[in-house]
Amino acid sequence: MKLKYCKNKTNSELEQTTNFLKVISEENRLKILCILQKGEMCVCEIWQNLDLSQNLASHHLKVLKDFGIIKSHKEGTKVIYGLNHKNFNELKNSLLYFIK
Amino acid sequence: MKLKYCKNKTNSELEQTTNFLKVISEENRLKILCILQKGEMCVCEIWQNLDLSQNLASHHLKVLKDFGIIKSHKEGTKVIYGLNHKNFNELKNSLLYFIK
DNA sequence: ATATAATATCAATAGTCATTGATACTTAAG
DNA sequence: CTTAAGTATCAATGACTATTGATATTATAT
Repeated sequence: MKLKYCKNKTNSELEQTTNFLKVISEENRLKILCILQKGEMCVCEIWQNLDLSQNLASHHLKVLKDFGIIKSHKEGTKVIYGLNHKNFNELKNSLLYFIK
Repeated sequence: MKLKYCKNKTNSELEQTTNFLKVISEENRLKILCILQKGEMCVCEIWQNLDLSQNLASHHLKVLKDFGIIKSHKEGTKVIYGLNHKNFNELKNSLLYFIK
């Protein structure tokens, strides 16, 4: 008889959580999440503050946004990024079920 | 003037945390951590319960042990693995500073 | 219309890592 | 001493991904 590795958690929840962990396990992306927890910020502020190249910052922002952790809107030529608090909180809460 | 991405946290703490996240972002390793949270278990129970090959389970256990999240001792021909609660809790607490 | 600032995309490269099959090591039992 | 069970290691492979340089897109201002 097989053990269920974590009660009340489905395989898709496990997969969702490990994907979340993969996304935030990259240093630059975790830094981005840290500074966006303080408030919204445009791309140029992000890459300049974190000493990233512009295209690299754009890439990591896309990864975070595609996963639903952050969201963006345009203001003139600038694109402002901010946390998607609802999704971010759900992902964190789900994670805490696995690592208690 | 550069923003510090996360106050009170050093670069090495960030690196430690992202390394921790990389380690637990693999599905089989997160499963292993889940079942070890219930108690100690020998390798053969782990790979049979999780439907892993023996050598693959051994590999993932090594990754977790090398990082200090789990520990092991021998009982006859068996090797019993269990959580290293102290380290695991420290890593989780450090993580929570970054994702609040 | 043109130029410029801000951002996104694309192609290529290099490095990392999960998985597999085979083999070696360790311990206990006959 | 030999065998078997349990576990670890090794080499090879394939897949994924962070990074870079170049280029494209979008929006504003002159």
